[in-house]
Amino acid sequence: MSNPSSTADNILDCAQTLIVAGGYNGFSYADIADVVGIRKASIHHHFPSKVDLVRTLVSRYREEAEAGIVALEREISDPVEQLRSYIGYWEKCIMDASAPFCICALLAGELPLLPDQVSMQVRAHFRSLAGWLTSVLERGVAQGRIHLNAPARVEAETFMATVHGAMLSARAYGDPRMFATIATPLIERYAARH
Amino acid sequence: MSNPSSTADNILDCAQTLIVAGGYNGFSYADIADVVGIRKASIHHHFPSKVDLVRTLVSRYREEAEAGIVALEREISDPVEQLRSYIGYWEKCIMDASAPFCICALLAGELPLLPDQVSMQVRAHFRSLAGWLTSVLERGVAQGRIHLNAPARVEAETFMATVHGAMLSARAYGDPRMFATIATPLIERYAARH
DNA sequence: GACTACCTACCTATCGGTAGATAGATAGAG
DNA sequence: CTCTATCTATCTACCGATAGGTAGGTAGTC
Repeated sequence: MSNPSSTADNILDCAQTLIVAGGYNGFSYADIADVVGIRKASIHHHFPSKVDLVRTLVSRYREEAEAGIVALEREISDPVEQLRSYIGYWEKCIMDASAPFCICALLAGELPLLPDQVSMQVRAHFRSLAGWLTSVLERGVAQGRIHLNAPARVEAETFMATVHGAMLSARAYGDPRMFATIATPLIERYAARH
Repeated sequence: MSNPSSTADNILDCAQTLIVAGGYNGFSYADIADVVGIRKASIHHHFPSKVDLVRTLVSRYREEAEAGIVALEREISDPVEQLRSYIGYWEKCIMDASAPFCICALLAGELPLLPDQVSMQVRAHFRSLAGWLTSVLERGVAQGRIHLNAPARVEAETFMATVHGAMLSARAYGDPRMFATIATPLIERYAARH
């Protein structure tokens, strides 16, 4: 009764875990084969090359992220609460170590070495995430719930950069709580009157 | 008349450039040999193993960073100007592409895969940088030049995380100006009255 | 003569990837 | 219903290239 395409999904899931741990050059087909329980050659049947695998992986990741944002927009209307929910999502992922890093943020570090097909997806993720954050901040300003000191686009880029840096610090310190320590006050700042 | 130890330095310089481009697993002894113009085996004469090489590299990097901060403390007394100088340093490095990423920030992404000797140095860099930033902010507060909304330590960690995230964004967008766009307003925020 | 810095030549392990076989499911054609 | 052809997913066995690393030699220098 297992899903006929579950092996491909298992491979992607495994590759994602491995990539979160150490980036594009930090894992091999052999690593995946060991975890999934099939032979190296069988992975090539599902994903002819490593580029195919990672491109598919990042593409799936982006689709899930977009879907997550759509759901968040549907369920929460207040812009400040949307940001809180976004931060809360990552806080949970990092605290339970289920996905303690955004793969696009991690891959961005290796960008000069990435295959074009992958780097394009990484750039696209940055653009779309920054775009969404900008729209949330603009809506918050329009509703009088958010007060900014810089253009919404700049504030959005700063917000995103700080979130990515917070992931880095949580990892560097070996302390998952560091993420929330940095990220949570970010939102309160927008609520403060100036 | 060349410095007898210049080859070792050349190797370190080259390795640093390569590591900035793609992290620990993104370069090889063969890459260094090609650039420096010696054979692979000769690198092993100076640095017996890759771990030795990168440990030495990060150690040198940290010493230079500490020395830079000492010089900065000596030349500039105003805390706000110290932060401006720190950001300005990185802005220059990123704009002229001479060193467009902090190697410790980059290595932090791969931390779970790094040899212990390297990961310890990376952690130490994060601690000492955050420590210095905390002291700058505290001094600024004591002098009435800086106003904070959170404890100095938290503000310092946020500052550092945002700077690292700004490096990531500049790389992801392929636009070195993105660094200053994000990092420069950071300092102005401390000057704002609340 | 010891030491330093480099070399050639080589090692084993692993990398991403390929070739060809096999077993099982499926689907038409008679 | 059965025979045959095809497809899918996996396997074993292998490829050339490259990884980090070693052994042993050589030319120059203190």
